[in-house]
Amino acid sequence: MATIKDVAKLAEVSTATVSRVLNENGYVHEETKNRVAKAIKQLNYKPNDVARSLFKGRSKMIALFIPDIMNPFFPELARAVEDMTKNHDFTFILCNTDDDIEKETAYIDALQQKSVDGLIIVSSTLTPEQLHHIQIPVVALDRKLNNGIASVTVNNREGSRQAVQYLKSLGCKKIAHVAGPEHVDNANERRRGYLDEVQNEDWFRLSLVEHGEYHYDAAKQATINLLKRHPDIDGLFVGNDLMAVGALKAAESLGINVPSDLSMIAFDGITLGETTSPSLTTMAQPIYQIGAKAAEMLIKQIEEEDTLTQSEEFSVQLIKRESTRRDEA
Amino acid sequence: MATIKDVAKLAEVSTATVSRVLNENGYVHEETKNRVAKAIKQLNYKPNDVARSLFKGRSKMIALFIPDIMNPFFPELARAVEDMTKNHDFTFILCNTDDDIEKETAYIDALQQKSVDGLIIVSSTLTPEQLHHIQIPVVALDRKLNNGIASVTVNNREGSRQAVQYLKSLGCKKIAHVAGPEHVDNANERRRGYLDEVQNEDWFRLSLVEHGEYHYDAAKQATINLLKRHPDIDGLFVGNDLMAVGALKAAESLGINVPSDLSMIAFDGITLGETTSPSLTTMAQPIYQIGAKAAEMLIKQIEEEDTLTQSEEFSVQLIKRESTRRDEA
DNA sequence: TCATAGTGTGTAACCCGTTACATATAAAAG
DNA sequence: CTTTTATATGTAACGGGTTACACACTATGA
Repeated sequence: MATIKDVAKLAEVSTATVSRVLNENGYVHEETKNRVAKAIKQLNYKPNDVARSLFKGRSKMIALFIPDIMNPFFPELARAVEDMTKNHDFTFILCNTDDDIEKETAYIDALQQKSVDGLIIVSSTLTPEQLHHIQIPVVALDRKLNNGIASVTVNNREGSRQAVQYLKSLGCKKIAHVAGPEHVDNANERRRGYLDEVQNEDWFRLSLVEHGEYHYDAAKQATINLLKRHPDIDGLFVGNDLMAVGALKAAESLGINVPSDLSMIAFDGITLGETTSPSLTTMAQPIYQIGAKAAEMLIKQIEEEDTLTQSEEFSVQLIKRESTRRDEA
Repeated sequence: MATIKDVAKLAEVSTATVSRVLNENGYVHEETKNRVAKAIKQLNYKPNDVARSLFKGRSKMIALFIPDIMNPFFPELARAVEDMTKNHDFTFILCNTDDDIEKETAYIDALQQKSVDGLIIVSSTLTPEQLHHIQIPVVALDRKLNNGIASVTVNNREGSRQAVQYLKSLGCKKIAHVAGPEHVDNANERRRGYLDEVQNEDWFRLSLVEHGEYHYDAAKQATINLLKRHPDIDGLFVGNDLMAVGALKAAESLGINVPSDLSMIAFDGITLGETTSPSLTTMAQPIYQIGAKAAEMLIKQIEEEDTLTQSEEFSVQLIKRESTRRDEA
């Protein structure tokens, strides 16, 4: 690999001049510039980013922490972040945390040792104490981390209310909820939105809520429990699309037809929801947009020093598909 | 951030001695070692990986190139690679290439400038010329790149034969194939495996093969075309699971029941295939294992210099689920 | 007792860029 | 004609580690 010295020698200038040509700063005579450019091309010289990083204390790298790449929501998010980071000439590092504090902490240390410039974090487990160890810009995505930290989220509670309202508008008389994990704030928000709409109904029981842990298997089991416990459920609000796939399977296994016996609505709007049979009615997040926005905010924080911690909340949108009855009241 | 100089000063030794303690090489008196260790702890010192990388020309980073993170096969693969790289203290970089040569080339350049230690590549587009520009260890995954380059793949052709044989054993009399893209070698291998089994049957027509591009939508359309063109198809071998989800949807839209009217078998064994209705019978790749193996081979190439280009081929395994009839002949 | 091997530690060069500072010339301003 | 200012380029320090080499001391063996 050619170094800047080789270029300098070939172009008969100092390395400082080559550096000026590379970075387009300082004064360089047009003729000199051409000589240097020619030498660069001739040697196929590419500057060594590691040396640059060492001097600048910056690496042009950004990391995204996600709990689980196997949940299709996160690849969609990751894709948005990656696209945006690439547009700004950053390199993208993906970290699976399994919502495990130790993994998160290990990653934070390792990445800071590499002078990574910033982190986008989807986490429900990081404590304020851990966050305090982070010396670089951070944006929380999908789940809020802390009031001091910028975040990009959606209106989970309001969106969930709308979901339940929609089931009601279809004539559902008894609506259950498969909730996400209790330690995840957006799962709680969604549960609250559900409760806002149903807690004053005379048919409401706390036993209409089961936890599905944001996992396919757990949600399937939770749905089976619900449907066995309350055979007269005719509406189901599932905390995310992935769990809804499990819920569909559960209904099928019990011989319950969706949507004619049971209307089901979920949350997230992942592509997977279009491919199930029946396809999923859902409150869709603008997944690509929120990922892109988070990346954009992070890069702004990195490139400008004015750390105005502003947060962004997007709205979800009802997408009507086959898992809910069509006969709107 | 504390540097090695701060530690040296506090422990009253030279930076060389601190370095020796850190790397556990060279001679250091036990007592000195303790003093240094104490200073490191006291300052919460973490060595700067960028400085290390600059000197060593190594970064302890590995990149994985995948065509499309939205195809669930690749997150599963990525997960395996990431786990393995983490086990060996490497940092994991994920690159979506969209099977686009320009993106691939841009990534290759950018990563080499960062002294990334090695690449694991899933690609059908990289040319020998591009590969020649890569100065670091490479392992091809899922698709072969070149004879000079180590690869980890599965027995696509033989596995496809087994798939078709299984359909035959169930009594299928006319078997069609939804193939992957023509420029992807494993798609061609799978098509060949299909042809091996059917080309001498008197019912065989070339029009029983349609291309689904390894995409949900394209595969759905391809299946509709097939089923309309040949209403008497009673067996379908789909080139991967993702396309099979589209094929299921297509059959459903035409009122064709799977498996009673049509037995369907696919390829890959992604988790998604368990969640569909009916669930997918498939030739399962050991996805996690092949990802892990590729990472292992790459790390071995990085850490030892004996570049024996060996390749590994895994076997796929038939997993019987609901999309094929149970009444085995 | 002296050569030799093993132990312990420091000095300084090196990895490859970037940039503060110094120097020099030419052009514009006073 | 002198002082500024803009242009052009080089020297050398710096970022934070690693390690070749030099030097000093101790223990071992002949």
